[in-house]
Amino acid sequence: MAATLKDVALVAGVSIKTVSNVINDYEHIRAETKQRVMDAISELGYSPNLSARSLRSGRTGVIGLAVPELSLSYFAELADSIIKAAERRGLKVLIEQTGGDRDHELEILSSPRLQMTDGLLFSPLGMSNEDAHHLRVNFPLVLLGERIFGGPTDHVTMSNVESARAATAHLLSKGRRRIAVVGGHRGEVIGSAGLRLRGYQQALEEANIPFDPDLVAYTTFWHRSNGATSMRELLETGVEFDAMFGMNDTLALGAMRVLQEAGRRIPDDVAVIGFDDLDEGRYSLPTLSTIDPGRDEIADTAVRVLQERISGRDADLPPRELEARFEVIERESSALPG
Amino acid sequence: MAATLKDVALVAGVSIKTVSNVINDYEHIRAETKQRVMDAISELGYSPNLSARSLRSGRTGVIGLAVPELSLSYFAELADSIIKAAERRGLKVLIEQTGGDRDHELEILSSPRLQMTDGLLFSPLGMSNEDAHHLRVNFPLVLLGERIFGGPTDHVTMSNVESARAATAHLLSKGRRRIAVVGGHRGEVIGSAGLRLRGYQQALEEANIPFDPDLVAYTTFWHRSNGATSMRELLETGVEFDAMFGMNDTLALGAMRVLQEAGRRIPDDVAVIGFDDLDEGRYSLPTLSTIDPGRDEIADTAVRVLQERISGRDADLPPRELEARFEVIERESSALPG
DNA sequence: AGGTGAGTCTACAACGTTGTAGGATGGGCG
DNA sequence: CGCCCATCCTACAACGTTGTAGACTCACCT
Repeated sequence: MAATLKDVALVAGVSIKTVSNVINDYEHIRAETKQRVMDAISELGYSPNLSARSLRSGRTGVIGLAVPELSLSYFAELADSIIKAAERRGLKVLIEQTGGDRDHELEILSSPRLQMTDGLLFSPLGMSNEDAHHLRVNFPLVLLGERIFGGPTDHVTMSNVESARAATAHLLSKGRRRIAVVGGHRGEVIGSAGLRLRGYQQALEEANIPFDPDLVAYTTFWHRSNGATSMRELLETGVEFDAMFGMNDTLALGAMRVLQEAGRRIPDDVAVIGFDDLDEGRYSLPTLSTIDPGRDEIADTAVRVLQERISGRDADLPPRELEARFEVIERESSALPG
Repeated sequence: MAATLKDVALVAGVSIKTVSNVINDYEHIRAETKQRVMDAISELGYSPNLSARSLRSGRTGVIGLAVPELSLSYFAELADSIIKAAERRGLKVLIEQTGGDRDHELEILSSPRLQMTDGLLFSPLGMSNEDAHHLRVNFPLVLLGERIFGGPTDHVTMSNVESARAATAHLLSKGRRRIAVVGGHRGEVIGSAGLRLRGYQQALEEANIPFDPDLVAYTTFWHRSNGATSMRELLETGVEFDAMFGMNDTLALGAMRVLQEAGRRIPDDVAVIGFDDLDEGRYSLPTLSTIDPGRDEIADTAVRVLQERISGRDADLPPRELEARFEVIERESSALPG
């Protein structure tokens, strides 16, 4: 069916290897020969068989990306950024969804399913720090997210503690003192929830405000519905608060909706800030203040680091922890005279 | 590095081909031999080299999915559904982003970049019906979306006209008579915008209400910001309306936000319905009525049809047009006494 | 004149797999 | 008893590519 090197060689009247050399920009080829080969290539519409090439070279030019679910906006936007970053480096991306399920995540690490890829960008959700040893695999792996620290691989992450502290400080700077938090995970220390809670506490400490556990709402997931439910529960307890920190934008949006139903004005009665800088927060009512966690930088760094590991040039480098720069973005939900 | 058939054969004391036969469930193998081979496989942690296999077989087990952008929620959720559908059929998905750009779309069809895939699910945005001939390619291709009809390939789509008619009829059933539309594309006949506008007009006709061109707001894209801008323009013209049909949920949400800023109550002053059934509309304020376009069904059908074409069994079947079932979902934004 | 080296090209093997053809064994049947 | 066929296994070639080694030419230097 499709033309091969052999066909091109026949048409151009040269050896197979010469055609291969032309394709791979080998230096020492006469201009005339090169031209003949090029003509034959376009005449036959030849294009290299990537399976054969990757069998020979051991490289596929494809990287895997394992995320919980694309229907979670954060991961959709992350995947978007990563695909673009990969494209800039000549790589394709094969996406795998784990559903945030630990077993599914472990399976992806152990099983040979994700062959056809040169390496993996892995964003676990179900795994915890005790599973770190499972990351010791025999293929290039770059870890994303906040579930595991100090693992055996490169890790690209956001500054969770610092940025959560900045988010909280932002609310404090607006004169708020009773700041509710939505999205905690009970008993979690490491993980986005644990780290962001720590940042929240640090900010309170710096402002000499005692930490009130009643202000923390716990959820299992970080969907919109969890934000809504948590806020409903929080309101039922009758605890007072004049601000809210949503551990991600989706939670914040869900919670904001319930607050408004309950008649609280935002930001007047309750100032709100989220985390992630989703596009959605730009058009919510009110628009949502948030933390821009540096998604493009994360994507770009992750792909670059993975490609370096794939190339094998830095095989002996120890695992690196890389943090992206963040930024506080003030929008209507916290726009108050400072 | 990794174990090969040869290594396994050596350990098991059989020929390479016998190992291959075991792996491929060939019938005539003695139970004892089979066991020995299996033992050797797990001892060595052997797993087949997919590049070699696909070089031999011509199949990769990977399908391509080309969409405009994953940061558009609709496509993120579509990709989610498609990856799940593909997984059920033992296929992996490689995602390519076109940015909705016609040139980029044509490039994907013509260039050999997306080798390593057995076929392509293609959701164009920049191409139009005149580009249909570009779809005549020499690899299995299934078309998604509403940009091109009657092309040379299988096409899985939603019932745009019927469901837009149903959405409009829903607003009419609530007693509304002046229904604004947000998201029109000037001069478009085919394409989501054109088709949905036609459905809107059909519903009006059935209700004997004259079509008022002033009620149609045109946009170039279907982002949140376009919905917001369109609604702002609409309000400036001073045209009166008591309902709004957003051609997709994102537009509707953007527009809803502007309506509320302008002091219009939803649904009291303006009843709103969108299109797509994004998760987001479940937690907006108010929750957004919408059309569920049957995304899972679309994904499942598309993957199934593509796989059939890949298998080659139905090579001589003419191109099929397949439409998913839709459903009107009433939420708060249009909840009125019927 | 002979040797050296750069430039240009080719033959061959190898990557790991599976299809094809066929060899060896043993049971059933005429 | 000899033949045939099913069962079980193997050797070999092929998929399309690239690395290795080397052949050949020609200019240049000693």
